[in-house]
Amino acid sequence: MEERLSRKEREMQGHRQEMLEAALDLFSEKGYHNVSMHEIAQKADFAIGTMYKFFKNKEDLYKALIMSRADKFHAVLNAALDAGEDEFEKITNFIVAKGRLFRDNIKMVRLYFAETRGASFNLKAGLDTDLRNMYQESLQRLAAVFESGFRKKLFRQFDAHSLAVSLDGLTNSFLFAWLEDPQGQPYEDKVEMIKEIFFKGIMTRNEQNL
Amino acid sequence: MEERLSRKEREMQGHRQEMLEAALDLFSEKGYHNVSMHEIAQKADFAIGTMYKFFKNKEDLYKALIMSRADKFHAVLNAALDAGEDEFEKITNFIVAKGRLFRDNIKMVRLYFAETRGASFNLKAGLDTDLRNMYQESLQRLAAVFESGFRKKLFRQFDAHSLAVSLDGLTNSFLFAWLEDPQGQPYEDKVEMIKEIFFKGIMTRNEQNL
Amino acid sequence: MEERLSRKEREMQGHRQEMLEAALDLFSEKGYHNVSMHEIAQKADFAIGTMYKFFKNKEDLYKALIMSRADKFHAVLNAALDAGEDEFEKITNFIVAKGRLFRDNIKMVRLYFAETRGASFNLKAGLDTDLRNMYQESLQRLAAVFESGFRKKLFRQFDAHSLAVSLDGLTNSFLFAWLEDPQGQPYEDKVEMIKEIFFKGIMTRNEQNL
Amino acid sequence: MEERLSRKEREMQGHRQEMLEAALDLFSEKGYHNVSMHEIAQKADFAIGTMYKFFKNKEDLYKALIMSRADKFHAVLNAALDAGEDEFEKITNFIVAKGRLFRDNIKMVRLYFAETRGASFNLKAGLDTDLRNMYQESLQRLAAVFESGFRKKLFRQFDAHSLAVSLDGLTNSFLFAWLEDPQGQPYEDKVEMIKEIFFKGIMTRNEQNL
DNA sequence: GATGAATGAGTATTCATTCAT
DNA sequence: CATGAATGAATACTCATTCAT
Repeated sequence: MEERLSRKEREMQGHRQEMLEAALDLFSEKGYHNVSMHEIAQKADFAIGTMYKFFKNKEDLYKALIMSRADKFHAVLNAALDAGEDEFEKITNFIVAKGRLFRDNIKMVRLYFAETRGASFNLKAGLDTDLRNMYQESLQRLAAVFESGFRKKLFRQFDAHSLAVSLDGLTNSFLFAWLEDPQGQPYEDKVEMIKEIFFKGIMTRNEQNL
Repeated sequence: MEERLSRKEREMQGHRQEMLEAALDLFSEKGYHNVSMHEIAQKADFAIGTMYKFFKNKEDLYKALIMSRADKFHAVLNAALDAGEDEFEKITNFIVAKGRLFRDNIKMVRLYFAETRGASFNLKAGLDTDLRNMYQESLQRLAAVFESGFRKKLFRQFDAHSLAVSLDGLTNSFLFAWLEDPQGQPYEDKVEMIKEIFFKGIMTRNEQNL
Repeated sequence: MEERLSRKEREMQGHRQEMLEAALDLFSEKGYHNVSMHEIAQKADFAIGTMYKFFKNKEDLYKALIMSRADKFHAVLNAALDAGEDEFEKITNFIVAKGRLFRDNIKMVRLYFAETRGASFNLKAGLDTDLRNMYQESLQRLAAVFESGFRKKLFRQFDAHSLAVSLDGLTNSFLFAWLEDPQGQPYEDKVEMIKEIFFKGIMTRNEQNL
Repeated sequence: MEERLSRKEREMQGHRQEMLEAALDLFSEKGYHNVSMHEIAQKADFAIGTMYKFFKNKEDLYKALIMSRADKFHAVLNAALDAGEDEFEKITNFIVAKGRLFRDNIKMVRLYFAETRGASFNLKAGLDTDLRNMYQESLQRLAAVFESGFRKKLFRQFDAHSLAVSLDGLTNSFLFAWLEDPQGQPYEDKVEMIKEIFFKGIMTRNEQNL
């Protein structure tokens, strides 16, 4: 009995995943407004009615799709920040992890940025907030590392949050460039440069002399 | 005779502007797909038919809107890069000019980024390309300044284009932050910090000791 | 199981028929361009969306409507030509069958002629051709009967196709007359006259003396 | 003064003609509903407003166009019927004249048939009637010739009007055939055949032996 | 008369969503 | 839960017609 229920549940989760997968493919390729529910249903090999059993409406599906990945995203970034020994390492980890994340989730990244960067016109409200909160939290974590760096006199005293914003922007710009031209130089090749400029830019004189 | 013709033409240009104005307001507020031609016509106080006398279709209106401003945009940025004495000044001018541009054209900036950053799903083609070309050209101009800085031994030897991307990303991140929270700290307050980090990050040792 | 599927299918075919019926009524009364899809939908008692599930677009509906009947039309005429013993009988059958066909399908006939006779400006292409081909084939069949009549020395030697065109024109003119004034003398009353003139006009001297 | 007025009037008539010419070209090529007033105005090289000074509306223009030629048409046919010595000649004249008329006015003929044959869905009312009356009158004239032929025992006694319809149908069918395939055998080559069949079909035995 | 900018009702078509089976 | 036929509001776009200059 319990097994059967659980099988059913597993099956349902599977179906849900297939729908999200299809939606991701289509949304990331054509954009929210240029994809119809029928199209998604067809790609996922379900009837439209079934789609509406899993998701209240198109927007709901979209939200579910984005949040399902955003969680993982931020988890990875946070883990990277936790992992290193000192602050330099932590930040290096962050830079690298972010690169991997992008590389392995291009489709998602497109959607993600459409929502966090480009004005989010797809959602009426809600996800909007959740997602931005998550993003802010991520920035805070990064800022915390900088704070800790200040205390150890590793970094010059700047506004920690602004530093986080800076690093985010720096990395984003290269990731965008790669997103638009995936054949161009990969982000990995830029990591050293990012580190060199950024660290040099914020290090104290002490550290620089090392 | 000549006056009369010109009056008519001036009037028509005025009407065109009113339509573009209305479109800008609405598109930047609700997004391309969430604005109907009727809505724009109504806001601009014209009949729909009149709209279609000025713009072939909705997409055409959108393109005209974006391109009409993008030209000015890039002109200002290029002028800033030309203006300064040395490379430090040029780049400082760029950073400042970009800030002013954003501050004075928030509505446009939203649209602009929706097209250059967030995946552009609105246009079938064309603008897409034009705009990205313009953006790339702007980056090239910036890169050229870095090259010239390399020759004068002002900056350490990096890939010039990457440096341009870096500065663009750095400034963007602060501008985005302000875009999302216009009540927060203005970009102007961050300019010094951007300069300090970025210049320190790229300067040669010679310059640093000055 | 099979029954249920078939029921559904039968139901859908029914719906399709109702739509075609409504379309025929309206098109034949007001003409293609003076009938809106909404109007048809309303008359057929369906939502517009439903119409578009059955027919790709307005033109498609129109084509489907015409072809669905044209098939039957030409089948009947061909059967008539096949039925008789000798050539006189075959042709008489044709004349009579054509009359019945017209009488029983006035609405359709109006549309049919708008496409084969009056310049067909409604269809972009395709049906146009199909229909004309069908018409030409019908003429060929008729011509074949004349050929066979030539061989038996029943008819004087004319160009067979031209003879077919002649008979078609002769019958059409009476059918048109009746179409325009359905209260006037019915076509049936003219059949004898048509036969008399036409047969007399084409018979060989041998036959005439009989 | 009078001269000036008359010049003006001549000019206006010229303008009117140019408009009708343009309209004829376009209507006959694309059909009433597929031609816009703007299009006609453009082709005629006038402003739309000017078009509306000459014709109350689109339908009015269409009517004017058709009637302007229909008059001439029927005049020619009637003249042909009047011209010949005996009834055979009159009818021969009619057959030939009709052929010339068609050959020299293809564009018009297309429109003409769209109105007299194919259900006339273009006009709301009016022309419809005028034109059909004209057509009926033409048939009557033809019928009168047959009547006169009866009295002289040239033709067998049929219903005269029906005979007129017959001849009209017979000629039409060849003219249609040529209209659809102007490269095919010309109507002129069919005239003899039409005469032979038709006259043989209706002649009295007396005449036949001649 | 001549112009052509402005009008706005009308139309084909799409697509998110519902609900009976 | 699964299905997919049916729905109908919404929307881009056209075109006959008007009227101030």
